[in-house]
Amino acid sequence: MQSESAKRSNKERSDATRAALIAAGRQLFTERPYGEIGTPEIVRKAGVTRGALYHHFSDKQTLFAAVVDAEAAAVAFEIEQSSPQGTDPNNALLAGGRAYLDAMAVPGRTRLLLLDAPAVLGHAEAEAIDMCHSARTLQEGLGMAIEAGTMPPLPLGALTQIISSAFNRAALAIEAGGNRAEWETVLKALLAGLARRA
Amino acid sequence: MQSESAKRSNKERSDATRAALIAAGRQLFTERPYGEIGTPEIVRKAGVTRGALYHHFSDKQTLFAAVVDAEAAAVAFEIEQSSPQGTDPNNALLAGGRAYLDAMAVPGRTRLLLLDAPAVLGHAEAEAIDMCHSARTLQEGLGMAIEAGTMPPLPLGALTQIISSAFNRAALAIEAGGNRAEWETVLKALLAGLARRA
DNA sequence: AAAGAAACATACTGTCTGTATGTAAGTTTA
DNA sequence: TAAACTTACATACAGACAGTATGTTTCTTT
Repeated sequence: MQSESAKRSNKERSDATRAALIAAGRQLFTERPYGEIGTPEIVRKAGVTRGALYHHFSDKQTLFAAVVDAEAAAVAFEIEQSSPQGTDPNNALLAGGRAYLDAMAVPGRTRLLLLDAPAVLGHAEAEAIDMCHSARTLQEGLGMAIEAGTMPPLPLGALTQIISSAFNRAALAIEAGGNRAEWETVLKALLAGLARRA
Repeated sequence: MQSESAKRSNKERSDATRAALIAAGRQLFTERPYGEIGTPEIVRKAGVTRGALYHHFSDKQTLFAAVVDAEAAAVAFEIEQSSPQGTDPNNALLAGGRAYLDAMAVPGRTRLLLLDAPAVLGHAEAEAIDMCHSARTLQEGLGMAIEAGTMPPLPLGALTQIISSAFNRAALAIEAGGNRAEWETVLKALLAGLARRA
């Protein structure tokens, strides 16, 4: 029982400080944009020094990428939590979409995931991160809908991204004060229209 | 005939340096992301000093906003140039969409207009700039299609933004090496699906 | 022609990022 | 188990940048 904080293995130390840095980054980068958060503020909140940061991450961008990945994972987790099992593919898509809008209503998430991440990391990397989480779920759902015949056989990658971007725009607009019911109407029409025929 | 560079009125001087700064900014901000371009490099390319920049613009962001506005105007202009008159609303939308993808194929434009602008200026301001140019044209076209009955009466603002974001994503994907024909297939299906019924 | 204002140019300050170097704690090896 | 080694930090430093304050030149007004 050498617990407490007496003796920690290197792995324990590393994991703890990495986690502290990512947690601090998540807090700060959801509060204010990337350019307004300096590494001194991050390490202060994490309770470590800049030396620790640059030991674990090659630069500020790399820490930011880890933060984005963690936040995207949280969004995907929240969606899966509130996803009913065993409905037909089209209803599952709609339910997932609503859960996505709910998850993105957490303050600061839209800016972090939809504005800062693509700008700082580049479109390709931001999309890759997304495809490890919620976009992957969406693409699987669409693939199942195509297999089931309720959706015409369009190019899956492009289809996924277009629908994803529609929901992204909706999340941004709702955060900016837009009428969510109106947006859901248009999103529903979009999905219904795509489902009908190519 | 006091032309040349002998005597210039204040307005001429101001307009010239403003134009030089915006032109330099357009070049640089299409080459590299916002954070990698410093004001010293901008003024060097414009042939002025940092004093001139901060005399005409309150800060770097404000100059960037002017650059984004100019680039967005150029995109809208290129679309209008290649737009055939007097076709039916739905074909006009498709033609406009293709012209948009052509215009956005200019190197660096997608990053500047679709990644950096929303991140640096915020989603609201970036969208406002867009609505002064190509998005306005799109919204008018959609409005006409609704009036003509070839498009169901969905909320016009949300409909415009969703279609706009679909084309934006396509432009980003194509710049990243995506298959344009594939993307046009999906975009066509999206428009056709929306056109049918709500 | 004098007074004022506009359009710059120069100098300065505070802050940030990334790196280089120093130190303490843990791990391996003889 | 003690020395050699590596990992995980902490501190100090260098270059660059954004924004501001102040000085100077060029036009404009009176």
